[in-house]
Amino acid sequence: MSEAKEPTPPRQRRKQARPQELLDAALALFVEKGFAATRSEEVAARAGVSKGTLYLYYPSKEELFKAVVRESLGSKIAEGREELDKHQGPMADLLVWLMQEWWARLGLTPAGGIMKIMLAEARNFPDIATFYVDEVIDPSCAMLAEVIRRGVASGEFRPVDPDTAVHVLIGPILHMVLHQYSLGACGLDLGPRKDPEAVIALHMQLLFKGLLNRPAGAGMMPADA
Amino acid sequence: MSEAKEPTPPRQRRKQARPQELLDAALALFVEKGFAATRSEEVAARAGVSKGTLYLYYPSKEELFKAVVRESLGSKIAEGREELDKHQGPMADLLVWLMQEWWARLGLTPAGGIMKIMLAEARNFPDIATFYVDEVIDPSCAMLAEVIRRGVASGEFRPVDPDTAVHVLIGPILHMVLHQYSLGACGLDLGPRKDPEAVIALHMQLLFKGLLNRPAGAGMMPADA
Amino acid sequence: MSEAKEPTPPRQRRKQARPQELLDAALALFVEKGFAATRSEEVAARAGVSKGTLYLYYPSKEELFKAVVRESLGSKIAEGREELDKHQGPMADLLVWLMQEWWARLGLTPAGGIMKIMLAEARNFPDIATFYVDEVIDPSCAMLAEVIRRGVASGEFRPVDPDTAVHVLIGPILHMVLHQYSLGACGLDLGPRKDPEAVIALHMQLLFKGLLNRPAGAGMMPADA
Amino acid sequence: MSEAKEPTPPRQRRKQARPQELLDAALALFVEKGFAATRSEEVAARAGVSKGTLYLYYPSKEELFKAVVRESLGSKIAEGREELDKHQGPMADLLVWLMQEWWARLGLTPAGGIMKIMLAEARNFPDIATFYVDEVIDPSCAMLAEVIRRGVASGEFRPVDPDTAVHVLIGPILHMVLHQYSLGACGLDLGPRKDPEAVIALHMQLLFKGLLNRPAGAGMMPADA
DNA sequence: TATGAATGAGGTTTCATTCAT
DNA sequence: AATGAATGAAACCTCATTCAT
Repeated sequence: MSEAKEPTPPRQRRKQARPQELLDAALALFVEKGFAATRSEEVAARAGVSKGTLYLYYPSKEELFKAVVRESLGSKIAEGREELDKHQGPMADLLVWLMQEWWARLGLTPAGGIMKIMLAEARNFPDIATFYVDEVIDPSCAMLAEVIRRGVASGEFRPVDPDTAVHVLIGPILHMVLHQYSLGACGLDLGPRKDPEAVIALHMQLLFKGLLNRPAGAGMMPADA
Repeated sequence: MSEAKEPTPPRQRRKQARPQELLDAALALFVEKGFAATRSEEVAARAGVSKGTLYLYYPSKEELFKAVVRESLGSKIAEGREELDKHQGPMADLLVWLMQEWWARLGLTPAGGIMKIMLAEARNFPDIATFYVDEVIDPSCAMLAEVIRRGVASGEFRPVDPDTAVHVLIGPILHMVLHQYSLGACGLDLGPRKDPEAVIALHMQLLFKGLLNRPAGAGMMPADA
Repeated sequence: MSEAKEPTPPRQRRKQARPQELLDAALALFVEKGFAATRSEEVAARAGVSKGTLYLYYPSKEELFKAVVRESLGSKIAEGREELDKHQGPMADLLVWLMQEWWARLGLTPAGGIMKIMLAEARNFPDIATFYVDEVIDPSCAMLAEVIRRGVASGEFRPVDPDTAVHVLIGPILHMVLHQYSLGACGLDLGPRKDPEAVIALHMQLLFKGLLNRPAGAGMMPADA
Repeated sequence: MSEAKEPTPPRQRRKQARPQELLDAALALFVEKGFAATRSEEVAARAGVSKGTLYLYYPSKEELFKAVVRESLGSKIAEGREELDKHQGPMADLLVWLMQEWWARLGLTPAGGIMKIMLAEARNFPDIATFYVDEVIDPSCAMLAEVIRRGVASGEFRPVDPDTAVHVLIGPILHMVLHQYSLGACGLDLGPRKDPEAVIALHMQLLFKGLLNRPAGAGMMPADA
């Protein structure tokens, strides 16, 4: 235990790093080209190993895909939860922070590509889809719903159904993230106003203040369910 | 014998119906499995013809895909535009109508599945992506932006940037549509509150009235652009 | 019998002309692209009929090919034979006339393309090859051999084996003809001196006068078989 | 155990031999059946490998064909050139040697079959045709023309145009070679006198001595260019 | 453990041929 | 007799996977 000085020989280190290197390579390629269009040899090459080596670590392309998704989704949820628990002050502030944080994590890192893959491949990999819903979507939604629930309880928010509101909340974020990894990657932008962060900021603004000039402009509302 | 007026022999009638039958089959399969995972023979079989017949009408799988996209999305935009031009009354009403209409057209018909495919395949088919942006996304966004612009001009809406607001508007709709054709198709719902129409209704409600109980809320808003 | 005035209705005339039109179209295409690369639909189109009609006249592409070859080779030989029988004067004059005549018939009309097809496809159609040898090559060679035999008999020519000499005679002609329909058709010429008729003229000249300045320059000859 | 020096493991040795084995198999089949009628799987089978392995070495059937042409003909030209440069004595001797050598190389080895293929496929593969003209035909003709030019310059030969004479020279050789791989391969001979070498010998004899008994023959020659 | 040569099932596409009209 | 829509066998080529080294 006190042998902390032996820096593990490079060969050993490579061997231990292999799975991660392969997963990184696979993630990048799956995000870029999709599952079917990614050739396993390409993944191996990008990870700096040969085709055969890939199969020493993952028994098939399908298993590799599952491993990529599982590995990329692990436990990024907990932090938000902690933030929620220790948060003081208006829930609105927390929501703004969460949205910005999500964009930073999903829109600006390859991890967001996972979401695109999931949507594209869910029907071909139902068990992965279930895993994704259980591990990512449900916890995320639950946390956001909790934020809203507290806001409603404290009177900060109007009385809305938290589970429904969650989807209004995340819609624009997902829109930005998914665009980022599909059309956006083709050099196609979202029109004149292409800054996702501005969209998110406006999303928050509208969410809280509403779009109407006269907030009490009722009557024209859709069924006030 | 006196039926000499029989207008089109059945063979002829099939020939005219074939393209649509093939497009329908292709749309269903592309949406279900994605572009690459759909075999052309499968499309033909689903349309009730043989492999060769498919190639009589579309010279390649890729061209078939393009035709599906054009057929499914090419014309649906102009109608919304007309609605905008003839609309009288608050823009808010028009927005509500448009959102509900979109959901009915994209969420409840296979055409919406195109969006999922585009998401997955855009990078592999840049020319289709461009077509999609030019024919679908840009006109849609332009129309919504116009609605908002008019609302702002008339004083109905607060002064927001229309092009940015558009993405806030469509985010939740896209979220619902994409979910519908990916995770939703695996039997996975959106959590306790699974009715997309409720989400859209709430989206409208929040958009207009805001989430906060006191509309003139605090100064904690993000950059008040 | 005295109805010679009825000019056969056009429909009827077309029907009778069909086989020949199809053979002409097929000949042109087989010469241009070879047997395998010629599609039967193309032949039909070039003949101005539909694919199905082709099969009313020829039961398969292979039979069409055979018919083309048979039809193109028929009896072009007899004339030379007549010329031989009525010829007076030196055989050398007759040889020159024959060579020029062959070039005119094979090098300047599509019929020469047959030769290219035969060489290319002989091994895939052995029975056609036999037919070709029997109907074309053997009679042609026999006629030329007879010319030489008479020249030798009369003392005009040196005592050579006529059957062997024939191949020396026709070699350059075939070379020109085949080139015409293969490399020549790609725009590739035979080098600086591209006039086939000049080659044939020189061939005759060398044949009669020899290349050496001193005709008796013996000693260096190959085995004087 | 002491055999640690084994230089190349069998797997490695195969890998190095593969390209040649595949080229040999391809050459044989292309010559026998032509380009289009040869299936790539057949080539692989003849080389003792599977379909996929063929594509490991050559990316397409067309590239395989090109490689066969290059391999079979690409290098054989330079040698003749050397022979020309070091040759002493009459050019006639050199011509005889060259003709015999060509027959030995083209008529008695499968390489000659390439000419038949080129004949058949030149128009379908213009780039190969160009390659063939540049690498094979032009150098060969240039070399022969040089032989004749020197013979003319030294007074050994009569004053003929070298570039034209070349085609007279090679005509009979090509005739023999092409026959060998087409009609000849069907068991059809060239008539009573079937020995190609005799034809070539006579070709040389006639070329030098002429066919006429009196070399200073009549004035019936074609244009005495 | 790592390699990369080899495999062969499976995909897209072509085209000779058939047959209902 | 003529058409041309439809067929499906077969060709080319790819690529996930295996395995001898």
